[in-house]
Amino acid sequence: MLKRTNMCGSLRASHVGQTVILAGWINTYRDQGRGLIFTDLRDREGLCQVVFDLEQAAEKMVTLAKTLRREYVIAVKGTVRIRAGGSNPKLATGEIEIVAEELELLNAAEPPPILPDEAERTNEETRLKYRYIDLRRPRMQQILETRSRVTKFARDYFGGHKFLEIETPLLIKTTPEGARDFIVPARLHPGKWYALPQSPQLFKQILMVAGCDRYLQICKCMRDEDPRADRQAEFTQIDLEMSFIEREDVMSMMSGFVKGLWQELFTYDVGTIARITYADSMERFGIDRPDMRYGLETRDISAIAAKTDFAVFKDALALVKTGPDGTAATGKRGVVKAIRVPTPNEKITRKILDSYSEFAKTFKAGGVPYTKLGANGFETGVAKFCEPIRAELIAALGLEVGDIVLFAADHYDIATKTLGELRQKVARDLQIIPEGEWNFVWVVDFPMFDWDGEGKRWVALHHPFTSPNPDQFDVFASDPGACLSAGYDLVLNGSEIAGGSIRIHNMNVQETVFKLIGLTEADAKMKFGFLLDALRHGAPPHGGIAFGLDRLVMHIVGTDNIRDVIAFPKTQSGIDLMTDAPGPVDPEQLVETHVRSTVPDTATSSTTR
RNA sequence: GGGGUGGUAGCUCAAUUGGUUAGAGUACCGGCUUGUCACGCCGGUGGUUGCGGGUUCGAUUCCCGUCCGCCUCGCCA
Repeated sequence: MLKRTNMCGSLRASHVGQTVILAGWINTYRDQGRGLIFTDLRDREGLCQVVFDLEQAAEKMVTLAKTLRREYVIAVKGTVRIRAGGSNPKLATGEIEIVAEELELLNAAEPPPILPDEAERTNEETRLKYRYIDLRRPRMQQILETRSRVTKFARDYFGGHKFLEIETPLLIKTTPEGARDFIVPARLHPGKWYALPQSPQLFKQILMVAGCDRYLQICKCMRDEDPRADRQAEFTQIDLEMSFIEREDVMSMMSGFVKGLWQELFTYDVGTIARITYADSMERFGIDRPDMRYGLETRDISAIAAKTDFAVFKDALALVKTGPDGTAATGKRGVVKAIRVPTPNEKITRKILDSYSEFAKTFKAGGVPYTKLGANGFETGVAKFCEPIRAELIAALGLEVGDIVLFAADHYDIATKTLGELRQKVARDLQIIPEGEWNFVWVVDFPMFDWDGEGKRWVALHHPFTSPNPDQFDVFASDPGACLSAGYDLVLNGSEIAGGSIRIHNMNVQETVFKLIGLTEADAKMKFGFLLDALRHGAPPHGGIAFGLDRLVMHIVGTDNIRDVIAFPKTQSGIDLMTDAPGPVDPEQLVETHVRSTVPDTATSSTTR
């Protein structure tokens, strides 16, 4: 076999005169007639034109070259020379070509169902089925390489800060709370089950108790929940934990990582990463992962709205979600919130404004009343209700003539979320989201708990191992709803790329949290006994964070599709179209693992796909 | 579990109100072509219109069911 000496994409004019051996796939094939054939040979690093010329080479080779087709795998020996027919500026190697002297057909290929050239506009279903061809595309190769550079940088950076890479088990005990677990039957223990980890959370905490001091793992996490464009049941985290630290220590270590990574990949200075409290973020952006690249902030105008006769406002303000003592006093009242939309351009048409109500309904809101401020007062939509509070609205929202005001009036949660989502939609419609800007922000001071009115219990906002902030220990048991946690999220352009917290290292505090979220002492002992035991045996103060690697890479390579950054992703229904997993198992495997399906035999149904 | 949207040649798409033999580009096959680079020119093969049922003289088109892709709500501590 001809042994490769160079990569296709690496050849330049400086190589002219050298005899090289290339190996790769036939990207394109241009037969100019008897004795002159061009092919573009492709490997991981790019394309290189190879010319078979009867005047320069044996007829036998040119005859073989005539049989070449797209995606055939060949090795070719030849001399690098400046292109006789002029250079091709579209190719990095466009100045040169290889004159073939020896050709070896390593493998023929069937006509490919998709061509790497055209995969960009090919149905994703087909791309996923023939993933090995899809991955041959330069774009996909570039993404895989970038992903590799990110994980290498993480290992270098954290390794340099004395983090140890330690593996944790994949077959673990099921955890209550949180996402739905994937479960695995335990053959040696009839009727018992392992769960696949949603994250190594408890193990990394135990590693801190074990004195490992600083932990790093780039690990798969599995959550059996419905996927989204930026979410997959099986995903990867850069998982980290540190001992003898406070919130500031973790945040500065992680800021350093992000700064270094952006320096490495983009030669870009991230600068000082801003901070915002959860409360501010919800108030101003209606979401806990604010995109601060543009304005359109939301304002609570409940006090002003109360002065109108508008039934939608009045009804919303009368809504009450009762609190833990069953009264309105501790609960959340309905609100009226508004966004000022300046319209320097005419992107927001009447039709679009009306579509916002439909959009709002997906978040269970009634609709989106709106009005426009004209030279002589409010003009359209709910203008007549807004007129009496004109001066106050103008002052509260900083309105100018020509502005549109969008309202959401509902339960606090619904109104806030609706306007938070609407804000992002409006920004897209107005096309005011700046391209190429990296807006990092730390979100801090999350509430410890949220009151679940239906379950009549407190729910941990982050997870139940998150510590209250140091100044919150006296309020946390007496007034859980007011307690702020030592959690922190890192947000990039409105997307959460990392989340973590200082953990509870005191057994009593941990037991209190379990009690608050409705775990009985017996339950806590059965489900988290090992953690409570560990906390009893000398747990250092510790905390950590986990970066969502997939999402991080999505931002870096500029895609909004998580499947683009995963070599072998699954579809929205959790199917791997290449391997056709999940699939049936041999009945014997079920017997061995003591499992019997409750699904009726569906062999008769037509399930061709 | 809910909502939206899509499925026609290997691939990307078209097909009028339900009407004759379901078309085009590309890929593929054959021929021609000595400087192309999305090479070009000529010819050709290629279809269970996702699957199943129904309405109809007649269904890619209308109806019902179902499978699959994508987006999304719920969910994702």
